[in-house]
Parts: sequence; structure tokens; C-alpha cells
Amino acid sequence: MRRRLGALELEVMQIIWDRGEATVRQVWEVLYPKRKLAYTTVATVIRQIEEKEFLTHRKEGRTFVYRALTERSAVSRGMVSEMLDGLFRGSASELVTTLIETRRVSSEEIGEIQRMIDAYAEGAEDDD
Amino acid sequence: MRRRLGALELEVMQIIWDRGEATVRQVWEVLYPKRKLAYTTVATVIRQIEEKEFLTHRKEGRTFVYRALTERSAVSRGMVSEMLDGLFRGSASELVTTLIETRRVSSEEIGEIQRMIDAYAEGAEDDD
DNA sequence: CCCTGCGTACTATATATATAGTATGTCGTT
DNA sequence: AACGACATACTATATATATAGTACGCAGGG
Repeated sequence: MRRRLGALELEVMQIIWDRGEATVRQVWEVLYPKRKLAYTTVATVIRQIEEKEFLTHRKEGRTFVYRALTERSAVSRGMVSEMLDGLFRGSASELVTTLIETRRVSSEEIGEIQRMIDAYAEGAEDDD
Repeated sequence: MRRRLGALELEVMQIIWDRGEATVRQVWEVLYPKRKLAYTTVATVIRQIEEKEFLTHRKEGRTFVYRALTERSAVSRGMVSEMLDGLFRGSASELVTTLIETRRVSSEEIGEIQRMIDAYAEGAEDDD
């Protein structure tokens, strides 16, 4: 019964992935400047995410400390994959085209992408 | 009051973008093999998309012929942008990394991406 | 010992999305 | 003129998501 993550749920996950572990209060503190949510709202969202089995918790005193059950990379891949199919009919190059049309991508980033793609092309050279 | 598109709504939009225009029946016919939806479901979804102002229609006889009000590229950019921020903290290179980890990307596609990125790097050379 | 702060649990509401049924009108064929 | 196919309009239900309130327990400061 593994569902998908909404925008707010994803934000919460990002915070927990960043820190490794987090309490409701810690998540709330990070979130608060951007989205002025009630503390209990954050608590509720976190419990909902836990129901979807993306999180689990241990008890420290009376406080729950949450950690991810699913890695960030797995969720990212899932979402990228979805977008690839849903939006670009599976075409990776179309996605990249759109990506660089979307934002002014810094030349450092372009460089990184070039290196990464080149490295990948090398490695995959005698594959398919 | 411009909202966002759900997965099914996006599928419908893709069909209409592909053809330029489409009737409910045409959309339904394309959709049916994949998702066995009732004809009226498709009609409802299309009207809902129209309410969000992504579509409009003209009347041809008694049939409505729908066309997009928003270009595919604009929607794509919006969604990529969202994903970039929500998932990769704005890092385009991380997105591309995840992309090539996600699927076995064909060497043709890799080639295309290389050419495209290189061209972009050229053009932007003396920019920022 | 009692109040306050903070923790979780449960419940609630609004809106979005997915899905389809019923109603009603009309066009074309017999 | 009536029937069947098909068109849109309206309505309905389930589930997901965003958001927050209330209830209740416990622990520490006075």
C-alpha cells in the first residue's frame, strides 16, 4: 500500500533526509520560516508519512525520533521516472532540453553536467 | 485561479497537444487501451481541465472540439522547475545525475544530450 | 502539589483528484 | 414519428492532501 508523497510531505522528508533523524519539533523549526504551519500540522503530516511507510521512529524519552525508511535517491528516481514518462514520453534528452530552458543554469552546473555525461558515455561505450 | 494538473489530466493534455485539437471521443479512444475509463469520465476530466483554463473549446455541430490554452512546453517547464526545487534544491546537475541513474539511457540519447549541452555551453560562454 | 509546556493521539474540515452515473437534448435512419 | 447513438450537463462518491483543533499525559519549576 505504498502511495506517493505530496509537496509538503516531500519537504518534510527532505528535512529528515538532510539530518538523518529528526523530531517533530526539529522539522517544524526548519519548516516554519517558509510555511507558517501549526506544530500539530507537522506532527500530523509526519504521522501520515509514517503510515505510508516512508518513515519510522524510535522513542527517546517521550519524544519520537523519526528516520527515513526509503532513501532519498529512490524517491528521486521514482519521481524523475514518472516525469520522464508522463511529460516527455521517456525521452531523457527532451527532459534535459526543458531543464536548461527552464532556468538560467550556471556555467559551473553546465560544466558538471558535461563531465558527468561524458563520464557516463565513456563507461557505457561498449554496452548496448 | 490556475491550479495544477493531476496525472490523468496531464495524459489528456498530452493527447490534445499531440493532435492540436481533439473531441472527447478522440481523447477517450486514445486513452482507452491503457486506462479503461468510461467515456463520461473523460468528458468530466476534460471539463475540469477547461475550468482550470488549460483548455478551451469551439463547437463543431453539437460536438466540442478542445484545444490547449497553455503550451506543452510551459507546463513542462513549470513541472521541471517544481521538481528541481522540491527534489534537488535547484541543482540541475543532480537532476541529470538522477536521470541517468534512473534508466538505461540509450547512447543515442546520451549523444543528443551531449550535443545539446555543448551547444548551450557555447552560447552561454560569455554570459554570467 | 499544581501549573505550564511540550509530547503524542485522535478527529475534523476543505479542497483536489479520479471515476462514473443519470439526465436531457438532438441528429439521422427507418 | 420513433428509436438509437451520441453529445453535453449535472451530480455523486471515494480517496488524497493540507491544515489545524482538541484531548490527554507527563515532567519540571515554583
